[in-house]
Amino acid sequence: MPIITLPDGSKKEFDQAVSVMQVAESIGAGLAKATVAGRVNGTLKDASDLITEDATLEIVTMKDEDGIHIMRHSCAHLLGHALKQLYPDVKMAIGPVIDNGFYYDIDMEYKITPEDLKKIEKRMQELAKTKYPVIKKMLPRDEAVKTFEERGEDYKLELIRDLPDETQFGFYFHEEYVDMCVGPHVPNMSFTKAFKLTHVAGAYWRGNSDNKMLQRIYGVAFANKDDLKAYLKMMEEAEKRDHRKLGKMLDLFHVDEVAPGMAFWHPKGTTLYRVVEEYMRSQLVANDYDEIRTPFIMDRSLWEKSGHWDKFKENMFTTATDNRDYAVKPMNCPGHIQVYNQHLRSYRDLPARIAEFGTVHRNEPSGTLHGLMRVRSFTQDDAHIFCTPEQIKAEVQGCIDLVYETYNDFGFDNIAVKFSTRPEMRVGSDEVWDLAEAALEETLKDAGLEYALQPGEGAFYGPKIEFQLKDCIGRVWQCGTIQLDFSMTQEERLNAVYVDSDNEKKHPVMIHRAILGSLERFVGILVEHYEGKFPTWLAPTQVVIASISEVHNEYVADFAKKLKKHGFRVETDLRNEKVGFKIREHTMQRVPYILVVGDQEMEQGTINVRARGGNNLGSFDMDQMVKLLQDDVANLGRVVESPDVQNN
RNA sequence: GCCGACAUAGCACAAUUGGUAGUGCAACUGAUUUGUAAUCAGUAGGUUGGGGGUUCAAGUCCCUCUGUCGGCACCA
Repeated sequence: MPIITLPDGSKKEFDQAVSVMQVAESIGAGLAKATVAGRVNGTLKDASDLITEDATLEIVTMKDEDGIHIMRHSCAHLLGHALKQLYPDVKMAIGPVIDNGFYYDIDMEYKITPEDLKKIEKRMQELAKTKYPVIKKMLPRDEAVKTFEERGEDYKLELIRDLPDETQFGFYFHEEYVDMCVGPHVPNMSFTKAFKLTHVAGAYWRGNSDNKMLQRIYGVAFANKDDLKAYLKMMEEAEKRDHRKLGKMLDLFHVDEVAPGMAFWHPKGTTLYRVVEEYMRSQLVANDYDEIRTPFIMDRSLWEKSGHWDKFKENMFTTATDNRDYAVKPMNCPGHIQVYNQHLRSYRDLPARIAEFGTVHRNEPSGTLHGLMRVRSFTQDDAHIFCTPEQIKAEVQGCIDLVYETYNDFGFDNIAVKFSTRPEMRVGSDEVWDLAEAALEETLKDAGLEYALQPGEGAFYGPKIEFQLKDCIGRVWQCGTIQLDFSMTQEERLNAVYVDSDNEKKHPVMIHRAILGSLERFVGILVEHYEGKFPTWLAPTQVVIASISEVHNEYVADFAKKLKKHGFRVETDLRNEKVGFKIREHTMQRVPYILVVGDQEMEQGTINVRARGGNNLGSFDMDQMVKLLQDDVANLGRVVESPDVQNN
């Protein structure tokens, strides 16, 4: 005789075991209709699941994030249902929920085309329209196996085989289609009404590249049509921010067939890149780093000793002269140790913070290349901090602070933090890894940062903290990183030492850290973050001065010259065009300030200021204009109110 | 690297079943001297990513290489 306690505290008593749906019905027909599933004692259950004992129950509807999650999962089944009808020989693998939707991995000879997706989607809609009930059955192992054997579902059978201790399997019947799942799922298909199949791509069975490549069909699904529409609209808008598109439009860079995965920076892009680099250089000075430069190619033996040749060879470019083998540096650390080792260091010299805007080359697999985000040649704002074990925490903390200060200056506030531990391919003993992981994690905790653990994702020489930013469509990219390395400085590796206070030679700990990560990637993220509407600080062209007619040209050129002397990036537009035409062009080029000069301005000795976004700020004389720009530039990318309307 | 799609003028795109490679913007020339998101007219621009094949005929069909896009695997 279960007593069910509802979220409002009210209790309902039943004579016998009762399903979630029955409880909902006892409350009201409207709620029953809206019931997706139930949260019984905090655990999600199917609406058809029976509650046999006293329990708390929340009815999960589509107003609940969990309800939408469940619907998305059922939508994957609906995809299976439609697929099996259209392509009877398709074999179903797995179909989980992802952000905003779901996917299903399938195996079949025939390759699904984008046109097919429309057809499949249409069948899904037809099926969903009937609002057929979804029937759940728990099947014992032998029946589960039999069911899938009859249907030739080899992948499902493999999944069952991999759960040897399981005796009961949840089966969800969608009319003639059946899928295995822990659930819960929707009680009927009235809930799957706003979905869209988005694309099809390859994916390895079980995420292992040794396995067969399956076809993965991606879809998105929402509680209602408006949400779906809003999402699609948002994605459409997001794609306009794509740094590859804007890079072309704003003439920032290009990637050439002659050097796949390597950026050719155009003048405007170079300016942007340089401003970022110079900002970072000022941070190095402020934080007591010593900047160095090291060679691009170094003898192979160095890389053998450092462990790179063993663990990283696949990704390294090599080159050879008559009788010497070189490697193009894929990382800066060995070079930095060479510099460190040029002096005998005392414990008093530590920490030694050695920094380099180090350009590295890595032979990334062709399929991974992506604009500026994933390239084969990039420059890291890299540094290696050589310190004593006692200094680790303070140094790591210093790096964390620097990351946040820097990212805030660039206008980022949504930063994900990851902590990655020892990978399979690694150097150093387990004891050393224990030490390194503990030290990093402790500092993370002390810093009060929320972070996600990524087991096995560390660098081959040490664990790492990663700072991630998102691109315009939500793809996550690692930017900053802090890695703790006890191995590289050891005698059998690159043998860095210092003389401690007891006059003993010891090996320093090395902290690898990059704040921006790769300049290329960071600039790519900046382009997408600002949609090309850079804060004045970063904007390649900060000001364009446009003349209204030929008679104003000389005045404009003179004004521009003076502004340039104040250090601003100024262009003039003296073309024989209407001012509306000029404004349109520079607006599309996202120039922060367009200054217009006509008879009136010439008479008054001013210029008329139009801020990006269309605000006319009125007439400014030289001093006022310089002040406006100085204040704007001094603000860097921090989010404050500015006369420049960022989001027009 | 793997699966799939794609590659046409500087850029964005078009070209029925294989049958004379086009349009818009940009560029250039001229006219116009312009007041806050496109002045008008004219001119030029291409071995259709490279190579090979089928065919009377290939942008279109086939093979191959390169690159790009979307994922997957990888990601120091």
